Amino acid sequence: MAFEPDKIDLQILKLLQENGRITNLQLSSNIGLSPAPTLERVRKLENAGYIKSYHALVDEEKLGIGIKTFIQIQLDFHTHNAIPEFVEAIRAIQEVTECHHVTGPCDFILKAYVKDIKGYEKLIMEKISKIPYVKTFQTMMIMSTSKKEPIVPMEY
Amino acid sequence: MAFEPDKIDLQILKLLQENGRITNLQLSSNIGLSPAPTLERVRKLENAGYIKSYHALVDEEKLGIGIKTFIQIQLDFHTHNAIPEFVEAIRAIQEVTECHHVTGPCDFILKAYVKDIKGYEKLIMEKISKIPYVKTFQTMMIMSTSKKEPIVPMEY
DNA sequence: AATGAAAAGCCGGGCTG
DNA sequence: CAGCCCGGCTTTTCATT
Repeated sequence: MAFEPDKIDLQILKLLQENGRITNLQLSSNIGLSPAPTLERVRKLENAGYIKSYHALVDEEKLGIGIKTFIQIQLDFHTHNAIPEFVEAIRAIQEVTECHHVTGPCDFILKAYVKDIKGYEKLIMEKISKIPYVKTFQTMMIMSTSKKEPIVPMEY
Repeated sequence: MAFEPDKIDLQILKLLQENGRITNLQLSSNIGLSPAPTLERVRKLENAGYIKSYHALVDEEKLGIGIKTFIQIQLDFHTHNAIPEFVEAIRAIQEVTECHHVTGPCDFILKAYVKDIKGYEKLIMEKISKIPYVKTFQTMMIMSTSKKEPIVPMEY
């Protein structure tokens, strides 16, 4: 049951992170194995949960997403279940793509995508600020993104 | 040259974001077209830049990433090229997977992955704090992530 | 190494705006 | 007419045993 990936497995993980649609043939030639054992390794990595899923990366701006933001939120902890209820409310907001519980001056940091300023106002006024327990929030609008690695940094 | 995706194209984008390794056959049956025109549409979306790339999503924790953080950075703007030089320095730091130029109280927000606290200290002491122009920084350690959508929110 | 499935590239024809 | 889709077909490529 305990499965530890070896160096070849790590190479496979690297290549599949770089190109999720690489064929098993290309993959096998890149790592220097024949196709059959390569596929076995990929399946093993998938089944063991090292590979969780595969996704296409799309151009959000081309799809009309004009505004990308981080939103920092501070909660009011007057009840013991503020956090789970907050998280539940956040899950229902489709503009919010990420929600992280963090240490530091704020409690949560969200990532949200909207079409334009109107969409942003709607998100804030009708959704975020209506969640109970939200004490304060602060938005950071993303002006540009200079780095976005699709690969987990480690020694492969 | 000007290419506007129609509703079928948007469905394709949604399905490929959900599952980047779906076969053309499954894709075509899901959207109700035959395989040939489906593949044509996918190629068109790729060539027009709507689909940028495909990636496997891996389990970082299983790979030994024990600490995930956001780091907010404030710069000292004593020269006009503080930003490009900062960005260049950030690009060279492999632990930093994302770098966004943002509005608000800080100038940049980074996402960084490290193995453990030792790795975090090394990142801060030997890399981040050695970049010129960095005035202040503040780390938010991610304790848990309750939402992480691999799909751009929009009407498909 | 072999088979069986899927993808890729062709064409002719049909529907629709 | 132009654009898009279908269906059939062949060849090539890939996955799977």
